[in-house]
Formats: sequence, C-alpha cells, structure tokens
Amino acid sequence: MRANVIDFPRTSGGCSSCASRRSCVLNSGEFCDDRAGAPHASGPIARGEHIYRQGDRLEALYVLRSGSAKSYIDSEDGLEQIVAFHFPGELLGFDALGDDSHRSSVVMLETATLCRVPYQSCSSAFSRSPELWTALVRAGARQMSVAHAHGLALGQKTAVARFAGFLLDLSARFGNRGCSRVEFNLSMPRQDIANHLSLAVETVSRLFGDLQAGGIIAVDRRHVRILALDELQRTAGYPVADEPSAAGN
Amino acid sequence: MRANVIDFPRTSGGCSSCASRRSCVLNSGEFCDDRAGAPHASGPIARGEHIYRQGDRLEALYVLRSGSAKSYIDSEDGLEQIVAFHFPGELLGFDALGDDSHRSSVVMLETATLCRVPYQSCSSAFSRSPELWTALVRAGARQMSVAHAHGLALGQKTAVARFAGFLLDLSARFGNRGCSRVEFNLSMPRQDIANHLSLAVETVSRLFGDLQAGGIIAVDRRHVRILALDELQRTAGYPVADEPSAAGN
DNA sequence: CGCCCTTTTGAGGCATTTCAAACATTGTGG
DNA sequence: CCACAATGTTTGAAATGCCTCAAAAGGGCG
Repeated sequence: MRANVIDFPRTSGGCSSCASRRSCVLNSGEFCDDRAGAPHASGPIARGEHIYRQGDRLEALYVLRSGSAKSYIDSEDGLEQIVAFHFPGELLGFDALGDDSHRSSVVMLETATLCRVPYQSCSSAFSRSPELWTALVRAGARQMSVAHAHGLALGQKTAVARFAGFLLDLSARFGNRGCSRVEFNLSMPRQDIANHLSLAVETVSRLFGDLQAGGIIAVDRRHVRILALDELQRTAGYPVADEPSAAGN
Repeated sequence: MRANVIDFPRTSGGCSSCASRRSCVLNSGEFCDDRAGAPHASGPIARGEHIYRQGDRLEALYVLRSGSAKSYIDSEDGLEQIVAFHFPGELLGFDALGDDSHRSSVVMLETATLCRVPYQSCSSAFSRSPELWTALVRAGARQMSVAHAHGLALGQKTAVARFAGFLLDLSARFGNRGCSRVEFNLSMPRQDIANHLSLAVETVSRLFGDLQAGGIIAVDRRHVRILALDELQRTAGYPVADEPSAAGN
C-alpha cells in the first residue's frame, strides 16, 4: 500500500513506461505497447486549452495521460454544466460517437498530456484493434452509469450530501491511481465545483467551512485532508453501519 | 405529414413489418430483416413487468418495439431515480456493457413488446453483425448526451422549465414516430414524471394546472394537447425569437 | 358499489440562492 | 520589489422556489 503520494506522476514515452497505465482504460490488451501505431503521449497541453469543443467533428478519442481536465456542455439557453472532471487514464470523447460530432467540450485544468486515438468509424476502429475498441465502449458505458448517478445526486440529494459525495468520488479516484485517499489537491477552482454540483459558489465555500468546523476534513486553499472518512460517507448518504435508510422521494 | 395519430401502432412479425422500424435504432443495416437470427418481437409484456433489474447479469440488449417503459436506478441510500422513459425503437441496456451487469432497472409502463439482442461480448457482437453493433454503440453514445442534458436541466433549470422541457421532449419523440407532436397520451403517472424531473408530485400537479391556466396546454388526466408550442419552448428556456439569453451560472 | 390509488389544492417551512461586500491570492508592469 | 488589477474565496443578511404536511376530490377496478 504505497498510497501516500498526493500528486500524479508524469512520464513520457509509450504505454509501457506510462505512470497512469495501471488505471488506464487502454490497459486491457496487447495493444498497449510501444509498437508503431499504438497510442502515444502528446506534448504538454496548457491549462485552459481545449482538446475539442461541443459541435466539433469527431476526429479522435482521447485518453488523459497526466494532468486533469473538465468536460462541460452548453445548453441552447446559455447555461453551462460541468459534466465531469477527468483524471489520468480516463476516456474523453465517447459521447461524440452518436453522430460523429462532440456533444461536450473538454478543457484542461492544469498542464497535461494525453493519448490520441484516431477515429474514423466503429468498423475501422474495431478492425484495427478489437481489444482497444472493446475497452473504449466499456469505458463509455461506465461513464453512462456515472452520469446517471450524478443526475440522481443533483436532483435528490442535499447540498452537503452532494458535496461529501464529490469529495469521496475524488478520494476513490485518487486512491485507484496510487495516490492518497485522504489527502489531495483539488485541481479545480470553487466555481467549477459549484457548477458541477449545481450549487452557488458561496454554498460550496460554506460547505468547506462546515465540514472543516465539524472536524470531518481539513482544508487549506485547494489542499484537502479527510479526517473522518466514515463521517464523510455518512454525510454523503452512504450507509456506513446499521443506519435507518431513508425512503426515496 | 401524416402526423395525427396519438397512439403507437402495434404489429407482430419481423423487422420488415415493424411499425416502429422508421425510428428504430436497428434500422440502419441489412441485419434488419426477417432472416434467421435477426431481431424479432417478443410476446406481450404486461405493465409493471421488469425486463431486467439493476445488478442482473447482462445477457441481452433490447429494443423496444411497441409500448413504453421507464428505466431507473437505485442508490445505496435508498433513493430512486427514473433515468429515462422509453418509446418504440429505443435501445435498452447499454449501460450494462461497462461490467456486464445492468446498472439500472427497466419496467414496462404499459403492455409492450420488444426485440431481444443476445449479447456475449463486444467482439462476438461485432463479428456477428458489425452494422448492428455499430448502431447500438451509436445509440448508447446518444443516450449519454441525453443523460448529460437531463443533468443540466435538473441542476440549473427551474421547475416549470424542466416540466416544459419534458413535454417538448415527448412531443418531439412522438413526432419522430409519426404521431402528433401536439396531442398525445402520457403513459406514466404524475409520480413518475415528478421523480424523473426530481420534483414533488404536488409540484407537477400544480405545473399542469399553471400551464393550462396560461393557455399553453390543455390537460385531461393523461391526455395532453399543446396549444402554444412557442410559449412552451420559451418556458423551457429555448430561445424562440430574439430573446435576451441568460448568462449561465 | 365501495375501496384504493392517483391527482389536486392549500398553507407553512426551510434549504439554497441571491445580493452585497470584504478579503486573499496571483499575476503584471512600473 | 512593490503597487495595482484581476480573479478567486469567504462571510453575512435577506429573499424565494420548491417541498412537506394535511386533507379532500376524482377514477379505476374488483
């Protein structure tokens, strides 16, 4: 259990030398090697730069290799919603497969690198590398579950519960990448957290304060330490011990 | 424009005689024919019956042939969220591809029939019928966009806007199936609408009343007529003419 | 015909937003 | 290196949209 790192490692080169290999959606077949045509890291992409924008024609899918990003959608009436935050190993662009044009935009939260997977059609993708294609579809289906769970949280959970759930989600994802589950740095501003959870920035700020006052977390700017994981889970609505579970709606 | 039917037609037999063919996710390749092994209609499934439940192992994907259904998820803390309503031609079960177990449950809202597409693995599915598989993945990706849009609505739109958007969504989907866009029957109770939009039943009831009072719709139990489509769109937040569009969050 | 489920209506409460302003932080140019 | 501007964060007080609670009316079905 070497889980005390609080920042993602960064390497260059092919998959075999990739620090994010362990949690990479591509890491499930022999295609993940330093062969010609295999996925490879891009050059560094700066914070604020877009990988693609809503409406862009689908040219490639991407896998985040290092750094972090957010994807968001714009509605016809000018609303904007951050659909997800992304960390190394995660698939970007799946939702463009519907009609070959991106239905969301992706922008980096910090300097990052990514692997580009050129795309032409499902058929060619599958023919070229069946395992790769299979892994991508499975990752897409998982994203669907995440989206649904997020929708449930947005509609039915209180502000604290959503917020606690957000921290736990980050905790788990960092943990899965070999980083600490209880201490990490947020790569996004409060505003982005607020938008993602559909809360006012002020509310997010207050929630940080409340959880800290309750001894559940310790916050310093973007640095977060989880002091009472069980309490945080309880707050998020996850049954921890033998609690009375609330009936839905 | 023969769009004056207010109920979905029902037929039996193969794809070539399917009344829902025009809007079917399967209708994009030669696999959609009355060959051996091609998709075929099931016997009638009664209202309240489940096709599969959250946690069930993935054995097949389904396409709704007639009738309507809802899919919902249960959270660890007992909350339940209706993720989507389904109409003829739509794909069911995509989210199970992530780890081969269903992440949601599907139950019929009225007596229905569906086509079963046995599933073993992405590879076998693709090998057996590349076009079918391609169509399914594309449908899955489109569902992702829908889920994201729904999340945006849940978090950032007011109750009326969500409700109006819901009616417009139904309107469009009925229209795409050759039914009337302005007059239709709801196949789900108020409670289900409320849950899907994350509102209280009482609120939904009041919203029906409000829109009717405003002359925008006419309601009689589950029968709905849209009297002022443009007003409804405005209410939903869609820019109709040259309106001031609100800045997002 | 009567029971039960669905739908409607009313009144009050509360979680979260909105508005307003101070404060901290980072980056920039002098 | 410091002043200044721009951005990000925190805190307080008032406003509000939707929910909760309570109860009655309407329809469907045995």
